[in-house]
Amino acid sequence: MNEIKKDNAEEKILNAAQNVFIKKGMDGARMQEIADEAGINKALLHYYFRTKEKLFDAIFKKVFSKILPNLMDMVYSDLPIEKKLGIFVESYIDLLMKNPFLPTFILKEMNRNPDFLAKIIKGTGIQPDKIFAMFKKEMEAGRIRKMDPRDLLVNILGLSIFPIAAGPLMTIMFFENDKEAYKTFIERRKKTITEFILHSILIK
Amino acid sequence: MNEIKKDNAEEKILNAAQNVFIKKGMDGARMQEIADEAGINKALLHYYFRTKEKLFDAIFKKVFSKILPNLMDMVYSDLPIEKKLGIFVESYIDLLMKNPFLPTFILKEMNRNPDFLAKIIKGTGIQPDKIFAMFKKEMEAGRIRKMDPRDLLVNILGLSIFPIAAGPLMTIMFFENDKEAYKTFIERRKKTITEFILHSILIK
DNA sequence: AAATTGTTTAACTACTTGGTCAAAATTAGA
DNA sequence: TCTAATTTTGACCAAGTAGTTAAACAATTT
Repeated sequence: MNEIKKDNAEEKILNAAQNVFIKKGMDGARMQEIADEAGINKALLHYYFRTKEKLFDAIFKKVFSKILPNLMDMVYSDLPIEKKLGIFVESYIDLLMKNPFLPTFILKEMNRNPDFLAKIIKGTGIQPDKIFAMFKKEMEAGRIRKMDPRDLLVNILGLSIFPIAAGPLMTIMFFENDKEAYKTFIERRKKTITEFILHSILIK
Repeated sequence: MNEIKKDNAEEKILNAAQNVFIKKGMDGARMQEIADEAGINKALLHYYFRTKEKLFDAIFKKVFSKILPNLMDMVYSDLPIEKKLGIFVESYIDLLMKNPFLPTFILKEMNRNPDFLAKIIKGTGIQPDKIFAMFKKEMEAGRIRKMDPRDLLVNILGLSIFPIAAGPLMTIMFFENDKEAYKTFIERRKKTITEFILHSILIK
């Protein structure tokens, strides 16, 4: 069962590396910690992924593909804009709440190495133009207010991502360190973000 | 001139440390690099700030106080909400564009050490309650739509901060790596963010 | 001007870290 | 079963790291 065992080891490494890297970042992560979390020897890490950088790149690529995902679903669906937006925001917040360190990880590491980011973006199937085109269509049909579609996209992402990236700050400042209260707040935001955006852009 | 020289050295260290820490974070920063950038010996760092952690804490405190600043100005001014918001967003984006690594730095490090963050927040003069009270007053006066004031505050911050934290991503995805085009876009956002929010909350 | 105090440095240390290597253990193929 | 390839490991290494120390230098005090 060479095949299965190999996959197991490699998968264990990838899982462990993802956990550690996302939490501590490239600089804060330790190969020993990743090995420990994977339950293997440190030398085995270097057997599968020759260097820390190569392992990190693999993780970043994998993780980055997660964070700009169902955006494209909005393009290829026939639902009205209100529904599209609602579905996207809801599923996106769900994803982020399951991986609360993910936004900070991506933001930090994309600043550390923008060139690598560029490579990856080419690789993902993200076509901002198609999203913009979809927005423009809504504007020309008079359903939403005319504006730079890039602004609209960034606003949607910022409203969704920021409150999770700034989780610790909000938990302390708004909820006296009550983490459950914070979670409830974010849960409610699935609806309020959409409302906030729609109030701003919908033409009644 | 003991006084002046001491101040100079300490100030040079603080400046250098701020530059390096903001760019590389606690884990990525090197004491040697800070010493080099300050133009002094590494041992002198430890003479003024005994450990890396103490130096980092001093920087984080200093820098964090910058990032939640003129928020309170909104509370103590008599301008109409439209003006308050416009002035805040404009000056805030100015601040962030002058220090584009600042948002990511704060976000990353607040996740690394939330306890220390809590201590600092007590120290700053930020009174979220007063901001919320100001929002509520506008709501009760029927000038803006009723909503959770925490949502409103987070939305303002998210719309302002996120596009700068995600600068590299946007520069690549929206502007084919044209950094000037990105800057122009952000410059324009000073206005469009305010418009976007006001369209959402103002009752006409 | 001598002594005391505060500042700065070069050299050093103890330890951590990513990475290597040769040998052991496991698996696959004949 | 015997052999060859693959996978896993413990021990090791060189480079880099935060932090120390003792001595040189500068400033202040007496």
